[in-house]
Amino acid sequence: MSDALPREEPTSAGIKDVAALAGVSIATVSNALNHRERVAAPTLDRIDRAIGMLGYIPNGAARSLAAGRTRSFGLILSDLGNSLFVDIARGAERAADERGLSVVLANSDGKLEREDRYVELFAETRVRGVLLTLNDASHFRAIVGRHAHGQPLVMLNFHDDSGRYCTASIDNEAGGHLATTHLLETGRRRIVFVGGPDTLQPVADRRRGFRRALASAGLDPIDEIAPTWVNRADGWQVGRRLAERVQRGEIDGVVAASDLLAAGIVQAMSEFGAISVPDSVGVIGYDNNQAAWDAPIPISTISQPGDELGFIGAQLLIDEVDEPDHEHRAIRLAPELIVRRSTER
Amino acid sequence: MSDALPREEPTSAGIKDVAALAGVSIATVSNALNHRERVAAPTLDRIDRAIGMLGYIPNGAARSLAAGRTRSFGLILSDLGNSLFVDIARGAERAADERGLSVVLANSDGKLEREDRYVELFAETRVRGVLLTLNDASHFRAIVGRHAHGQPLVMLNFHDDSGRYCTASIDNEAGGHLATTHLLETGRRRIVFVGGPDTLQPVADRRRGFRRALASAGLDPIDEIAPTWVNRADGWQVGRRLAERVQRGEIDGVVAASDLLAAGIVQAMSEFGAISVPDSVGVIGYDNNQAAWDAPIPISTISQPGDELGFIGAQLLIDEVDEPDHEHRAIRLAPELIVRRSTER
DNA sequence: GGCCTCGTTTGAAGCGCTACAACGAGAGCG
DNA sequence: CGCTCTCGTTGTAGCGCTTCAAACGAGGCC
Repeated sequence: MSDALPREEPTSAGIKDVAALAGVSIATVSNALNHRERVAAPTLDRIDRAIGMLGYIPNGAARSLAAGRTRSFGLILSDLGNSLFVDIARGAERAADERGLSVVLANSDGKLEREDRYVELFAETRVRGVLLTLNDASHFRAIVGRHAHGQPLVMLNFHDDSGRYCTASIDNEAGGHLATTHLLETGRRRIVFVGGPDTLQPVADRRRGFRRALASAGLDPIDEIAPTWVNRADGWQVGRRLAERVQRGEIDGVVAASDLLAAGIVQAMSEFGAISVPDSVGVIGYDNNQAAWDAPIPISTISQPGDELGFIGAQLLIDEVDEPDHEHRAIRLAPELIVRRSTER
Repeated sequence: MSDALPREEPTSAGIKDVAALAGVSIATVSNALNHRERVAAPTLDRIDRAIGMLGYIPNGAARSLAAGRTRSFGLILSDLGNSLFVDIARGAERAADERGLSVVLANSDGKLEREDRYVELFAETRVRGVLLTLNDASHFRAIVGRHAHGQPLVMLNFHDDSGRYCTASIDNEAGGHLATTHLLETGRRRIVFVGGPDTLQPVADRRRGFRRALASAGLDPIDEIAPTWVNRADGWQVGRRLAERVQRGEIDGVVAASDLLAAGIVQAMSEFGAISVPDSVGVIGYDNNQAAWDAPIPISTISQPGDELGFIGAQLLIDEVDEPDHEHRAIRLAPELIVRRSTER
C-alpha cells in the first residue's frame, strides 16, 4: 500500500482524528468511507490522505453496531479433512467476494455440540447469515428445533424440501445411480453397495440411487454392506470379506460410498485374494478425493462440485438476506462421473 | 437447551427488554452476563429466566464496542488441504476454549494477497490478536513491513529469532536430521534429499538438518533435488529420474520434504524400475499425512505436533495480549519419527 | 434582485452494551 | 445509638461509528 508516509498513532486513530486532520466533519469521513459518490473529489482526496497518514483502520464493531449489520457471514464446516468442504469454503468465499462480503469459517468436526455452539456464536456476532454443512439428519432436526429464526440459515450438503430453509446439496441419489449405471454399462451384473450408516443423508441417498439403477436394469442388489464408518480401514475390512465372494464369482462390481472406502476395498482385494481390479471386479468410489486418483490402481469415482455448492449456497443466503419476499429453495447440483482404471473393461 | 418456553420477539430482544422483564436495571443484567458473582442469587435467577423467555442473544458488536475488545482471535491458515493446519486449528481452538475465547478461521491458500487481506480484516474486527501460519520467508517480510503493530501477531510454522514477533514452529532442521539419521541407522549410505524451493522455510530447514546428519556421519550428500513444488506429481517426476540411479546402485536412500513427494517417488520407483521399496531404497517422507499411511507401501515419516503448535501459538498470543511486559519468544517444538514399511530393513 | 435548486457538508441522535462511580440498606462494632 | 462497612444495585457516560434531517453556499432562472 502506502510506502513511507509518517505513520502516527500506533495505538489506533479514530474517525475523529481523520476528520480533524482532513479539516472536515466526521460525518463527511464516514461518507467518504461508505458513500464515496456523495463526497466532492477534492475533499475525498484530503480524507484519503489523512487516512493514509494516520494508518486509520475503521472499528468493525462500531461500524456494525451503528449500521445494524455486519459485512460477513459464517460458514460452519463439518470436516476440514475432506477436500469437498475445503472446496465449499472456496466457492462461498468467491460468492462473498463478489459482493464485498467476507466469510468467517468455523470447524464443527461434524459434532452437534460444536455446530450448535458456532450457530450461536455467529448469532451473537450478528453475521448476515450462516451457512451450515451437515451430514446427519438428526443434527438437522436438533438444530432446526433450537434455531431462533432470527438469522438466515442455509444448509449445505443436505437437502430438505419442507421449505423451512434453503438447502443446497449435491444430488447423491443421482450420484449413486450414475456410479451403478457405469458399472452396469461396463458389463457388471453382480453388484454390491458398501456404505456407512444410513443416518448420514448422503450415504442413504447414494444407496437409494444404487437400488434404483439396479431395479431399472431388472437386477436385484446382491447385497448391501454398511460398515460403521466410511474410511479406508473400514473399506479394508469389507474388502477382506468380499474377496472370497469375488473369487467365487458371486460379485463383479462394488459401489462404495466414499473413495477411502473404495481404496481400502481395492487394497484388501489384491492383498487377500490376488484379485485383479478391474478385471475380476469393478470398484467405484465417491468424492473424487485425492486418495482416489493417487491410489496404485486409480479409482473411478463420482466428483462433487463443492466449489459450486459453496458458491450457490452463499448466493441463496445473500438472497435470503436481501430479498424481502424470499422463498426458500432446495437446490440440487449434479455430480459427475470420472472414469479411471478401477472400472475399466 | 430450554425446550418449549414461549419465545417472544423473534426479531431480537435487547438487554433493555430483559431488564424490564426481570424487573431490574440494565446494569444488573449486564453484570449477570459478565460478572455473575456480583449479582445476588435470586436476582440472577430472575434474569436468567427472562433471558430464556425472550430468547435474548447479546449483540456482539455492541459488547466489543463497549468493552473495547472482542472475545476472539483470528487464525489464518495457509493450506486447509494439509492436515497439519487442521491440527493447528484444533490446538488453537483448545487453547481459546480454556479462556472462553473463540477462534475465527480464514483460509489464505498460502497467497500473500489473501494473507494480507485477512490480517487487515482481522484488524478491523479488532480481534484480540492474529495467528498467522506462514511458509514463505518473503511473505513474512512483506507482512511485517506492512503490519501496523497495533495488534498482536504470532507467526506459526515459521520461526524468526529477531524478537520482533512471537513465533512458534516445529523444528524442521531437527526433523530433517531425524529422518536422515533414521536412514543412516538402517544402513543406507547413499542418500539424496528431495525438497521444494528453498524460499519455503520449512523445506530449507529440513535440508539443513539433512546435511548436518550426513556430515556428522562423515558422508557427503549424493545430491539434492528441488522440484518446483512438493506434491505427489512432482514426486512422481523425480522418482522417475531417480529410479535409474537406484538400479545402478548409486542411491539407496531418499529423504523427501513431504509425504506426498515421498508417495509419488515410491510409486514411480515401482512403476518405472520395478524397484523394491524398502529393499533397494529406503524412502522417508514428512508430515505424517494420511497419504503416508494410506499408501500401498506405508511410508515412514516425520510427524509434526500440529495440535500442540496451535495450542502454544494461541497461548503466546494470549500472553502477548494480557502481559504488559511481554517478551517475544520463538518456540520450537520437536518433531517425531514414525517408522513404517518404506524404510524397513 | 429574489427565489429555487442542487450538490455538499454537518450536527446530533442513536446503535446495544459495559464500566464506573455512587447509592441505599442492613450488618457489625464500639 | 451512631458510625462505618459491605453487598447489591443502579444511573449514566461513553465506546466509534452511521444516518438523516437540516444547513449551507453557489449558481441558475425568471
